[in-house]
Amino acid sequence: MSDLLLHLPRLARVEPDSLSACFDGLTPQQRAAVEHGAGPLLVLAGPGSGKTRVITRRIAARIAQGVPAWTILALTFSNKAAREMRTRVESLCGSRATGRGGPTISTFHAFSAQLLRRFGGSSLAAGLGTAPLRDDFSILDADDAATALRQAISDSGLDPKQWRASTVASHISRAKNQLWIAAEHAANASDFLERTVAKVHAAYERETARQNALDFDDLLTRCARMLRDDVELRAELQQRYVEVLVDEYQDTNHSQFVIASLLAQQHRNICVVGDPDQSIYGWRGADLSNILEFEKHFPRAAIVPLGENFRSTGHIVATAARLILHNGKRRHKELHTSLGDGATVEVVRLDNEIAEAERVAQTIERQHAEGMPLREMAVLMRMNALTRVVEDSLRRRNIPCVIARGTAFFERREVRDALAYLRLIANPLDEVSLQRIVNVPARGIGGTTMQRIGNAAVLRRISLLDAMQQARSLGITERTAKAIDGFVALVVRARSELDVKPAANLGGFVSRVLLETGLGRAAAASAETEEEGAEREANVTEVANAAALHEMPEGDPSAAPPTLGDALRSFLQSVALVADADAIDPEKGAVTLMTLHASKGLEFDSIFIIGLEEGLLPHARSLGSPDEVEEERRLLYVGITRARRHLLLTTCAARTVRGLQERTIESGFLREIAGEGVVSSDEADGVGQMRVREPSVMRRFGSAGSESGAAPRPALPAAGVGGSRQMPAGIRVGTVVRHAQFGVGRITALLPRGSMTSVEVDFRPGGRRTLVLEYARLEIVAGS
DNA sequence: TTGACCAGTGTTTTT
DNA sequence: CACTGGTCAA
Repeated sequence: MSDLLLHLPRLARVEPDSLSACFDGLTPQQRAAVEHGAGPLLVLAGPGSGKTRVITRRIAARIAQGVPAWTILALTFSNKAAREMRTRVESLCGSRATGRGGPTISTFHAFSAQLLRRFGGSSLAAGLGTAPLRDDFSILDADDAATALRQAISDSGLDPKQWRASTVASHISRAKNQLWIAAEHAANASDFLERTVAKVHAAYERETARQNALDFDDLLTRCARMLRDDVELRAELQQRYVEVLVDEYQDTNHSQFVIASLLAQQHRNICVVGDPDQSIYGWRGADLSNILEFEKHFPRAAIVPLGENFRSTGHIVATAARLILHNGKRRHKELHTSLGDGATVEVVRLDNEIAEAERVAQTIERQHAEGMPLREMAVLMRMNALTRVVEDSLRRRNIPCVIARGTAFFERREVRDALAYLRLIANPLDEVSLQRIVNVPARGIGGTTMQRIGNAAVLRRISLLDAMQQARSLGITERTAKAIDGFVALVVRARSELDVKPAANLGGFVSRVLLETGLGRAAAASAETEEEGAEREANVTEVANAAALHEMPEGDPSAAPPTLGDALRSFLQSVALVADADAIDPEKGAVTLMTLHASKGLEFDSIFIIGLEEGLLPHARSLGSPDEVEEERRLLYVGITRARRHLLLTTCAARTVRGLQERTIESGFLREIAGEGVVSSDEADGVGQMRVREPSVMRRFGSAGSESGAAPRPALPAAGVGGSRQMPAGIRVGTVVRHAQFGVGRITALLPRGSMTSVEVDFRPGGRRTLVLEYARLEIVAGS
């Protein structure tokens, strides 16, 4: 199944029942980790050091030592990682690891959702402190959550222009990660901004509670709170989980830390595996100190470093090591490999993204002709948006490629509409879904009507769907009322089947419901071309197919057989929790295109990383803070270490941004990796650069002068660093500047910082911030 | 109520 | 550029 399996032929020889087989072929360090008995264990696993192997062998070893399989809990981040781990444990342990008697191997989110469904109904702690959670809650994806949040913002009487949903969302997310509910958020808010956000948080909380819906953060936060506050339940689960293992521990956030550590508290057998240098989810709340301070959290923990890299050849390992040395927040590991130097790492500079894509495609073609399978090659990039050009180049050469975007299908409008119907049927309080599809396909129930019904619902304290049933008493025309009746009847009828039919009917049920909605035909009709229409219709059908194929997770053996409703909820949950990385299937004979984030945990013979430019990698959004730049560096580190034998990095002299070609500045990271085993070449000839726009004024601040246009290409050593630089005119203490994110503020200090300059700016509502002048894109509002 | 058109806007990464 | 939210006329 998995690509990793293909490269571990030794696994096949393992005797399922013998403990010693679990140690077969391990290095002494790996063996130490697998062998470790009771007590906390931290495995610091460098890239390619056999991390997955250690964790799966360890599970197998514990089972062989007599720990009952069902008392083992392994938590991962992606479904794919969970699936892979399960497969490997099963192949090691055979029947003892399968089915309901086997270990629990799940993602944090799915595990939390499971616990909340099972126990949230009887545990006050799972709710908001007043009412328990219902077990038929919906899971809001990021988009739905944003919709609900926008609603909450306007409900709070705030100007949606000034309070952007994305900004507010990240503040609320941070609060939830502290395990705060809105009331606690408000109690802990110390400034105007946070107090306002807390108000929105409260409105959002009310709104989602009314709709019986949880967002991604809620799943973790509520689960952590339930475990923290419900003493009885906690004791029961602590009793059950004798061994807790966490994969990719460097990416756990506070909620996840609380969940894992509370569950492991009684038996104290917690084994975490991770690499601080590969932490790339800080923006999502990942807390590096979880892994950096593991021994503080779990005194007397054993620590096993795995530094030997079995994946990549020498120059690749050395390049990665050189890069990561520039980070401050880390735990140093000596990386080494015994695979020999291998091929040199190539760095190529091209004119623009088209030349870049062509260069990559050409190299892929050549390597393929030399015998490398396409599935052994991957192109990595900072943003999904960069895939398009590469895709075009590959297509033109008839090189098949797959884009690792597992969520892409579920982002299609018609698919989301179909799922909204199903979610409404599963949870009639789900107004985000109701509003979404009440008039899709158009049936004459417009905004005014829904507004009126909404008001009535609030007034009469009933749900929107119930209010719709009373449409005639609201002075709604007969014609519209008929349409409403039809819609409500559809939902109610479908819903009546949920408790009476068995789970096995899911596929037929979904297909019938979707047919009845007329969604497929409507989606087809709204398309511009015939093909597009057919595709949309097929997508709707595909939802039914997916439902038919859905497998329920192993349930409690003592519980009643699952109903259609159980199956529907389970299906919707699995659909809500898919990830991009889940779509990666290396069995296909195709080149994989994906983001650097999605590449974590994978490996390929040949890796291409494109777009090594300032503003892209490191990404512009990270440049204000040194911590975030370190994370960008780790991101590149992750990318580099995916490669087994070949690595090509590309950078462009110009790149099209928002439809305009802009001059770029080579990524500073390229300078950091320069050294033995890295060969750079400049293949930019300047020809494709006719329409190049000079970098914008804001970006030009501080970078070595290219204003004159005299130097159409910056010298190869990265610009933006080194060279003489003057302060942009007018920047001094007292200058009033505007920042895209923080607004208007006054400069309070200028500090030299290495080759750059830090400015301290006092933003009135946002407080005081230190920004890197060269990167902050400050706009001068007024002099001192 | 609908659909068409416009203007503005924002741009990372994802469970 | 691509997308969304909003506005306006039929």
